[in-house]
Amino acid sequence: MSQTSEHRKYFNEEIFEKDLVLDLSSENSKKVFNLISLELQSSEQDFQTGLSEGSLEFEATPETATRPMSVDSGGDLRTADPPDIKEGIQELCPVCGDKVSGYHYGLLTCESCKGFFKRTVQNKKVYTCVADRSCHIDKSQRKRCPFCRFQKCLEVGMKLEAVRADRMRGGRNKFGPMYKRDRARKMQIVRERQFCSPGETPTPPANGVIYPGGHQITGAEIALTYSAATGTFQETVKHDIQIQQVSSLTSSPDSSPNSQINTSLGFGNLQSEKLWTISSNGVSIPQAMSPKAYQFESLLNSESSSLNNTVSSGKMPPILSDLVQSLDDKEWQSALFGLLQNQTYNQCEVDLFELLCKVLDQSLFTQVDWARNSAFFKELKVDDQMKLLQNSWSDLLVLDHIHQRMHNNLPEETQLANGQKFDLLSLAILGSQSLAEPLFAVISKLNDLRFDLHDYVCIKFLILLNPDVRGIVNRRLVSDAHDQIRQALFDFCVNCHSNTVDKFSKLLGLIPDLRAISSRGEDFLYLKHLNGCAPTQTLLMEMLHAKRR
DNA sequence: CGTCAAGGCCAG
DNA sequence: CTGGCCTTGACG
Repeated sequence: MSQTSEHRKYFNEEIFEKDLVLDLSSENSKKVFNLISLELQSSEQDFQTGLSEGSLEFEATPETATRPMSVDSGGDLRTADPPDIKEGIQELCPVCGDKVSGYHYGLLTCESCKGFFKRTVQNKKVYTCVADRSCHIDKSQRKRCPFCRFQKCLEVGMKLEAVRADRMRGGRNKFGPMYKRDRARKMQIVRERQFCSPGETPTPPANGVIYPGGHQITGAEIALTYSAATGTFQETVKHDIQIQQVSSLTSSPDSSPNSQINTSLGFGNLQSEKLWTISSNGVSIPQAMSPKAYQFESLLNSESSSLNNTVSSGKMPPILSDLVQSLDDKEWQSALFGLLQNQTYNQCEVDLFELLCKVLDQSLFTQVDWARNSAFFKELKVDDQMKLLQNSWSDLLVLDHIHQRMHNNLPEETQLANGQKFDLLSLAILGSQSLAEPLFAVISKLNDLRFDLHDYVCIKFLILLNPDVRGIVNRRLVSDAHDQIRQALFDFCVNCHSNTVDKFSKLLGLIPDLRAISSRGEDFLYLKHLNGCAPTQTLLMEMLHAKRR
């Protein structure tokens, strides 16, 4: 049981404080807890370094802001084009912030990080970190901790497979076309920016406006993955396959089944499209700005927020307002767009399916976080909580998306920081395009039923607090809670939606439809996982496995 | 034939 | 070990 205490850190010490005496028996549970615990620790660090990086980089390099460096087709950086043309393309090395010297191993980096990455991979170097594997890497300190430097190289997307095993010199590799596209994209962004806002100067980010949601797993995810891999890294350098696995965590242009989720489904209303776009396009993100420091205008700041929508004045069951309180759509958005931004900043082309998995993974963390603070659920012991979440996570992910689409104008797609388009619908259908139609069918029915925020939160709790889940110890509590919410929803439907015929039973009748979608989505994800397309070591994969046991 | 990302070299 | 500069060679 000595393991147990450690594994339960997140749930017990930080979140599930009331359940300190409880035991975790299954290996699976331990893994989940372990993951969450690690993620949380790292995300805090990430958050802090993000803060300092953002301000430090921006202030420390004033000359680069006025005299940008060319990384474009000019080739020779020392004879850069006039600033007015290249403005906006100037970039800093995503690893250390030094001047970029060109594309190296997958992205724009400085000469020294290029050399460092090459030496590390070629010579199969294994480093150790004397601190806690979270050293800050910048130009002046990059030599201090090669472990963290290499970790950051992988984290930002440098590609192991671009280092040649045969050491052949010259020539071109498979990344050539990708570099070309990336350059074109950057030029396009610059052109659009100049066209849209001539003379407008980028405003530096307000310090500290980062991740209001808190749960960033970006750096942490890689750190976690990599640290999990470090034990085997000495092995990996002997086996190419394992190296590929490490690299696939960042992005691998070839293995990407982009077509699957890259379907463009057109635009929603133009204004919301604009608001939800997080690219530097038009909004202009300062070049020296950390990927972690950004702001986007949230629709929820406007009156269109579903939280501000009040339904007809009937007698509202008091429990409903409590449940609605537990929602935090702003955090949901912040986490989503923060991750999308951060995963594609300074990147060439990312694998959209991998990105999808990362977003889903993060959504799961947010979901756990929501659940552990919510009524009824928080009274349960850890084991029961886990069983409930393992049973309902995918239903909840799908439901949340439906809610965001219906009540918060979540658009069809969003432009990423690197210019790629990300299909937000793919999140709702867990990546499987074949589920789009059934999803729209459910949404259509919900529209007919005038599905509102209160219905949503009730359904959400009803799905989570499912008394039929096997192995629940405190079934009484779950069952009572379920009944209470069911009753509240019934009262609400009768009192506040009396003109929508039979709303209550029709709403409940849609839960199986939802289940069907999420279940097929899970199968799809599992299949992709078996094919090696999905990032490993994630809570998402852990959940997928949990159900199949 | 120029470009530019690979690998190589070597002073510090 | 680091990192600035050099050489190489497929590709357009």
